[in-house]
Amino acid sequence: MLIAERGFKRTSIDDVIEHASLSGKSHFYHYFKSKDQLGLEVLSRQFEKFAERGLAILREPMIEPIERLNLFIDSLVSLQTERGFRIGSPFGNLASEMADLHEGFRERLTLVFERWASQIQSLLWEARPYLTEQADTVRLSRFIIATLEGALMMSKVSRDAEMLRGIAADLKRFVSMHIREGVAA
Amino acid sequence: MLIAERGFKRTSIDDVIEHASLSGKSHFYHYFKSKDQLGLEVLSRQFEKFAERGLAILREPMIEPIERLNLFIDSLVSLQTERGFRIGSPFGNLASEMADLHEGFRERLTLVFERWASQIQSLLWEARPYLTEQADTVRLSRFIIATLEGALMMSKVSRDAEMLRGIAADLKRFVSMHIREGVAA
DNA sequence: AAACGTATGGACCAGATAGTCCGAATCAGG
DNA sequence: CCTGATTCGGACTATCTGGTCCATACGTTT
Repeated sequence: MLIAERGFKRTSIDDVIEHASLSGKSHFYHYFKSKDQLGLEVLSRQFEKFAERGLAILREPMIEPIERLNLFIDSLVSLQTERGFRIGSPFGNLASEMADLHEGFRERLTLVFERWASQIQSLLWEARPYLTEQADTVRLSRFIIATLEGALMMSKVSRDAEMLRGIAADLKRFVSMHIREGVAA
Repeated sequence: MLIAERGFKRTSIDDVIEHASLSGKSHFYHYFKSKDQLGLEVLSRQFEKFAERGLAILREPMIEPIERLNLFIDSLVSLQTERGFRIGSPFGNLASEMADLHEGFRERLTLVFERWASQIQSLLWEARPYLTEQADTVRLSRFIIATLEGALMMSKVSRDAEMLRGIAADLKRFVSMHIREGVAA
């Protein structure tokens, strides 16, 4: 979507109308109550698309859970690399922009991150037999997301593929720190 | 500064004039060539302030380097907590907002992150005797910054102090992973 | 085919915003 | 006290924004 790339504020309703080949303002306001409503909708849409495609790999039943997590991290890295580092995270951009714009946005964003985290949590829960007892799935999932978000943001700024790959690799190492001795990843 | 809190786009020149008690538009345009120029200036100012106060602890000569790093992480956590999670990172907000607005902004932001990273690198370099051989100071410094940025962004969205503390604690654990056996942090 | 309700096009409005411009005030030196 | 230059104040312009409104096209039912 346009908004994901260019930001919410910087995308005018006229832009949206042109891009979506709507016939006019009233056509737009037929679908959306206001621009804010559009923002919420886009956010939800964005997450659903992400949950469908991006997060799908986390649920892949034929692959070992930890391996799945690594693949997921890799997939984010290659997505960002392919797209020339223009996107950052699907939500990170919108998050820092919209969070203080509107209480409703903030709540929705919280929800989005929570749902993402819970996907990782259930993966980690599944991987429990391989993990050490100290491993806290909730904390670990949040850590993973935060690092990924930060890495994507920074790679968007610096456009440095090496940096992104390095952080991703270190993140995997951090996760593997929680794997029991004698268990292959 | 105003812009750091409210964002660049959402702060009008009139806002700046009022807030800085300037006499009028021409007064503003006497100091700055354009609004973009102001943005660059603010960014530099912001980093200098951060380097002076926030990063100062990293250079504190009387404290063990790794201990300093932990204190620095703690200081970011408490700053964000004190301010009610409204700020996020000093740069993260501006970064994702301004990076694709203007090539000049992007370059300046890259510089800012690099300078921050190099401060952490020299700290890690100093701590070399305590670290394992595999520890790569450049990569580690980037990882630390990315995780902090992501954590600050997410805590700004969720306003969850617990989450921020958890990520910070895990980050310290990750750093301590690179400390040689038998060396107290 | 008439009548009616709904979708549509796009002109229009009010408010905001970056940036310009010119007249007035201030202050220097003679 | 006058003159000239520099700074200051804020009115003004052009443009863009989200949002409204109404007349018309269309389709459906009778």
